[in-house]
Amino acid sequence: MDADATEPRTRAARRAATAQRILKAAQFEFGERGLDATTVRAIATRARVDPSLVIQHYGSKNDLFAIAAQLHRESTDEDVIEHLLDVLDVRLNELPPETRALVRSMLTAPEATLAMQEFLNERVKGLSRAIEGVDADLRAALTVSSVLGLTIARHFLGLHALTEISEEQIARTVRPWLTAALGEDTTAPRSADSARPEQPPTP
Amino acid sequence: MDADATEPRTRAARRAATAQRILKAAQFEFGERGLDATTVRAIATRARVDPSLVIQHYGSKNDLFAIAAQLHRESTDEDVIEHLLDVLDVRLNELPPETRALVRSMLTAPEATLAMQEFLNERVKGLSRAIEGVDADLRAALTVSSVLGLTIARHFLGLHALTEISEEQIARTVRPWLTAALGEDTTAPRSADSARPEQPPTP
DNA sequence: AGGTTCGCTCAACGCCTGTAGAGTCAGTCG
DNA sequence: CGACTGACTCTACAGGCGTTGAGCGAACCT
Repeated sequence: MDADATEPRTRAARRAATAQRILKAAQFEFGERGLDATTVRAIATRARVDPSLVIQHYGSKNDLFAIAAQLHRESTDEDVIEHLLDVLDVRLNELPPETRALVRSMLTAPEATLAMQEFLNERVKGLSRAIEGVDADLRAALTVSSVLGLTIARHFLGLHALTEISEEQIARTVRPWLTAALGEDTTAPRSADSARPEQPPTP
Repeated sequence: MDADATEPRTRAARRAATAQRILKAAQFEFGERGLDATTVRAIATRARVDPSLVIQHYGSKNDLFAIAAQLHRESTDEDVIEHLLDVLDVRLNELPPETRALVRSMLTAPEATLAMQEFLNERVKGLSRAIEGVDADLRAALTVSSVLGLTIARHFLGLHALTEISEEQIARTVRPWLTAALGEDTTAPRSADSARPEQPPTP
């Protein structure tokens, strides 16, 4: 468990280790309080390190944020909805720290806003390419936005009905409903059974 | 157009007017940059007023934010989805300034987070009371979260497919899809209290 | 008309921030 | 073993912040 306990012998390795410790601390603080409200001193304290060392390692607070909030974006064009659920994580797990940091600041830090815009637009493009019919872009954007909203409501606002959710409920209600926007059926006045959970779609 | 141009004669009226000017400036700044990144001086400059006057009027920056970001919450139990679309505004209009201020800071300012939690939980409660069937809470939360996501994606991140949207497209795609999560048609019986006191979950 | 009120500005305070540069001491190496 | 390197800490600074209290002058009251 204790990854910190094992202290490397060589100097370079120790340096790399503290750099990593600083990065993790930064991700946590940024993810919890956002870019503005997070102080370099708070990061340093959490990493058990002097504030100036944080700067020596990463140049500036903003540079550190840029690294700490960087999503690793792989573009799997297939299995889009699954990947979406994975990346924006409506699942039961915690959010990965870098995602948390980025989302937390996306409304207040211009650089985070930009990164999020790019990321989401990318997802929308991928999705809309994968589906067919009229308003493909709109329906893709609908799905992506909803997953974003779900993520925020669940992981950042702690909406009751979403925090107590089970895998089974996701399968029964959330997933079919989300994928519904990707189908063409939306133009109908109201699709009869797609969202009705009376009879769960059997896997 | 010039609502500011007409200067009231009485002293009290003038004071009230500048108070209003400060409030509007605060809403704009908070809505654009968030609580942390907004300075009292910036608000004062925008209101063409000395920074200290802002404090004299509203006590502190945080008090001012609390007032500037206060949503007027009427609880109309009927026509829930319509009201939801109205309040969280997936429509074509701009967001009302106080909504914008609150949403902008909801991920970084604890007080805003709390206000948003209360607001959304309230909406979820109202919705889930109005619909029937299993997982009513979950389906209500799904809808509310999605509207939140749509609002953010549209008004704060500017997702292409959502900014260029037309009323017709909303009617055709967004609304039916959103209401789909609610199960039955929204215009269906809302006061099901008498008919449905409690419903045991049927697996 | 003259004294009082009070909305507003001015100047300044103490605090906290990000960051720079000098100093320190353990690890490294010939 | 002694000199050096470099990862880290210490000290400090300049700038911006929210907020305060004194002062000014126009509006107000009698």
